Amino acid sequence: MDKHEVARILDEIGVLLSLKNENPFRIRAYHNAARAVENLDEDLELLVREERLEDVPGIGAHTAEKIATLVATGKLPYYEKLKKSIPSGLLELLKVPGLGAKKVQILHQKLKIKTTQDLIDACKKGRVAKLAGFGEKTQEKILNGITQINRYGKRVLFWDAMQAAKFILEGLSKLKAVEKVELAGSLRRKLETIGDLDFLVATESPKAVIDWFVTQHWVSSVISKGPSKASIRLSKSGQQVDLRVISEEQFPFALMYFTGSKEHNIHMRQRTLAKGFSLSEYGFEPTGKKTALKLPKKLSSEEEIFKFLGLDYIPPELREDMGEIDAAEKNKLPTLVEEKDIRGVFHSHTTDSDGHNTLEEMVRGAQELGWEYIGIADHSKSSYQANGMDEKRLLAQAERIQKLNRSKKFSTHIFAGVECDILTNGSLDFPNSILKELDYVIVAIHRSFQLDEKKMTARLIKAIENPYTTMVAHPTGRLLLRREPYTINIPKIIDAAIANGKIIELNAQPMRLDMDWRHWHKAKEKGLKCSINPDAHSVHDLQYFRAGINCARKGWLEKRDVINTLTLAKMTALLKK
DNA sequence: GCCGTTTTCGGCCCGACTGTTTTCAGTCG
Repeated sequence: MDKHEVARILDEIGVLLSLKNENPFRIRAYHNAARAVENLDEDLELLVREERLEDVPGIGAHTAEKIATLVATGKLPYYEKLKKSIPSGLLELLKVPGLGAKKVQILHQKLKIKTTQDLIDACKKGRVAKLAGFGEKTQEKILNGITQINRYGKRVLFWDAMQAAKFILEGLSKLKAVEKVELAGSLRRKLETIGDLDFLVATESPKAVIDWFVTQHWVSSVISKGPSKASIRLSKSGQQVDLRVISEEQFPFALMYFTGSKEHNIHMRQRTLAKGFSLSEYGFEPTGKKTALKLPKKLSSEEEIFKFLGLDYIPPELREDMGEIDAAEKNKLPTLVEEKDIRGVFHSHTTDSDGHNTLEEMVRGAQELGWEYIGIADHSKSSYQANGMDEKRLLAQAERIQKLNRSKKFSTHIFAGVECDILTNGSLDFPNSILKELDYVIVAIHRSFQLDEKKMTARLIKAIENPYTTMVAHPTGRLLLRREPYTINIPKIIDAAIANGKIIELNAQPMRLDMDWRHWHKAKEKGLKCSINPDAHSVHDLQYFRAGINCARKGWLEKRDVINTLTLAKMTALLKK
């Protein structure tokens, strides 16, 4: 059983316990443990075998034992028993907006409701409104909520969310009453997918700003509206947008709070309590306990808030409670890679396979971005669905590239490469006699996704071990919100890449962003190098490198970890090696 | 259930908004 499944079960245990009115902290412990497992960057089986699970923060003796049982046997009697004691439909009911554990329990106990259909029927008969603690409005909200579950609550790609966000941001900044406005939440943290859009405004006239916000033409419904915050739904996408308004003085505290992540905030607040203060979106409050710290009159930026707590400034991308607070205390935060550090990219397609622009158009696009080089990598012959090239076409393209380089028509140098299919048995689509003619080779899996983890891992490792392989493309093949990653042991792939001196790409296509940022921190510490590749199928797609930078930053990557920050001369030397 | 430069027991982040109440519980982030 892989870690994702283990994490899912731990989470479900937490939810099931909440339906049994369990101690909320015990429930949280299960969710925390689930998160700890999900974020492991070591092999779960290895941790179990070496009995090191309890070393992981958030996993204690009890949970460690349960995880070990799950990994060893694929089953957990405690979980099975718990599951049997609660009708499965109740878990579905929790997804209805406005329904939490308490209300679901009441519905189950008083009205014997077990399924969503039961609930719809009860609402229509007016039985829900008559329950203590419920009412007409709640009943109506539930009915509406059920019909909207499928439409709402869906995440969207960061890249797409940003389009809507820019529009709203622009509107807010134009308001007279608005002194400051910032993106917050997962948008500011640059998470690869976004649930709600969050905005924070500093103003002395909160009412004016909120009134404006809830009456715009792009608002389909107002979810809530109070003196300091409001939530609406966008008419086009059904996405939720939250706006929080605050005084300018409290702005940095609110920005910190509203940026999250939730886990990062909890950790920060615990840390603050240990120092004798409580922390909220409004500021610090002395708890009355003994403290060595003296609160300054004014803290006017996030930097100063971190500093007061003895921490270096933590960039929003890192605020995921994945070690950043400890690192900030020890002055060990990375200097994150930036867009301006990029000097070129690899993995770009042309009309020779499935790209929309010609070789020359792509090179011109790279030149306009100021890049010193671009690596072309069209598909290989087995990817016939993508018009993959055979040996003859590939070598002809490489020759055209060399000719173009010699002509000095462009200031951007072109590296000739290929996105070479990894066949089911792990061998490559071209013999080495062909591959050696190229500047670089990026190997990719495009078929036989259904192999089991062992076979898939061995397959990719075999490709990594080919002496002509330069880098690995999108190692899990995932398409965010559309296709699950194929099962593969990422820690083993990372070790194989390092052992063979190979690079793993961070595929910057907004739907891929693969290898996932959660693996990069540990991988770079082991010595793995990254290439941020746009997987561009048009000139426009070259822009995707920016999405790659976002995720590289979330993965703690610095300039030195990313090979395509190298100058042309250094890159040429690296590829020769 | 987890955890400890306060603690091995007794804490566990903090506040806004809604709908139901008539001071608050539940939900949400």
